[in-house]
Amino acid sequence: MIDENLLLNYGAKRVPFSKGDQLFREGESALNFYQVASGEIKMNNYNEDGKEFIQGIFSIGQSFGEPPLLANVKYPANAEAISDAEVFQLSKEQFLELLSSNPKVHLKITETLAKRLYYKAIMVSEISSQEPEHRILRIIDYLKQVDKVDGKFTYRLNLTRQQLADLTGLRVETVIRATKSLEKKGELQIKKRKVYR
Amino acid sequence: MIDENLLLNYGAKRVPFSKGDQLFREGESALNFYQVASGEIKMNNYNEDGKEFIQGIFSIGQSFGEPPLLANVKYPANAEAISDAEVFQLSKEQFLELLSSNPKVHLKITETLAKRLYYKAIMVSEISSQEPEHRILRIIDYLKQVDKVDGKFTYRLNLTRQQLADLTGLRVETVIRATKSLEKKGELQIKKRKVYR
DNA sequence: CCTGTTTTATGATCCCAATCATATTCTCTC
DNA sequence: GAGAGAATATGATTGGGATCATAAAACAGG
Repeated sequence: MIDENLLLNYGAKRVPFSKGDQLFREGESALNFYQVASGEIKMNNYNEDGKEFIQGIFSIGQSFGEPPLLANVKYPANAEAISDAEVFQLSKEQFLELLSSNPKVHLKITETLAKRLYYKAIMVSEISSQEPEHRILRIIDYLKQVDKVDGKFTYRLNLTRQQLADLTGLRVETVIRATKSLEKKGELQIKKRKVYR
Repeated sequence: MIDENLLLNYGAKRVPFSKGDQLFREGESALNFYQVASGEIKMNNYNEDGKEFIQGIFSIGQSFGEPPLLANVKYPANAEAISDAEVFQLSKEQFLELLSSNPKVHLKITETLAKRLYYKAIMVSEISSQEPEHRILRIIDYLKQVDKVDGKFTYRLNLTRQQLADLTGLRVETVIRATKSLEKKGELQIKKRKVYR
């Protein structure tokens, strides 16, 4: 998380989005740095037959979409507001200026990327070779970790089974049956409609 | 890729490993920065029933293992030499010193992480929701891209079907059948024993 | 409280990659 | 060029998640 005032000093704009709005689409050039000011943003892909895969869900204080900005490639996924939300938006030039003039911020960003890479590595191996129950527990761990902004939790982790399915690459029915089983074993707390832990 | 002499100036050691040697193991603390000087290193996981998953294969000029160093977490995977190899090894302190005193190098590292994150994102979505043939083609694309060091190819991409299986989370037999099919369709070149493209 | 929509639930069936078993081909070395 | 080990090949079977179909429960909001 980068300090709000610092962002504003470097020319950041605070941009509002309504639930369902798209911030950018897969394949577009990366033009901006984003950090969530309020609400929640998800990044996702759709494969050819329309099945969704959620790359991540970002809430207050979390930045997203930096990799393509820094790697000079197109966006690998879409970004969409899953609630009404506001984001700080910094142009690429402004962002690079911030990095070069503020080594501490640069290091923070590097650490953020490193952390995400760390969890993605775990996720890939889990998803590719584990059974549904493991995948679900891991994704939940992951979200708990990644939702930590500077050590403090910002999250709620109230996910629908559908979202859990889209995060793990499973099907809703499979997630429902797996979470049931996990709940029975006491390895997962569920609160009526949403998945906790 | 960081310039060899620069690394040496900051105290890097050139360390030799024999085929099969382990550089570090999953769960250990990250103490060093590594860049391949010669040969090839793989990073991998084993799940509970011994099935291997290869996170990546690194050859000359490529660095690996930085994320846990920067994120202050344990290694998420093992590193093992898959041929006789030499690596430049820099202690964490030396590495951080290099980053802080050399912004250009820092930016380069940030870009490298960003690029890897970009490809991991693609991989996760592919692996989680695509059929074997797609997964194989994508992994190959990925290796081709990631094997580029400063724009020029360093790679060979001669993978056994077993390695391809361990990279995609599939089984050897499945990879054999899928590559056969892809070769017939002309979407993949195979040269006797190894897989090209 | 009623109504419409979203989410959860559950049974039946299908399909394809995993698994098991075995054979063949390639490659390296002595 | 013979023998051993690795890698590729291929058929048969199985198993578990996907898919399909339908129902019930939870929630939102007038």
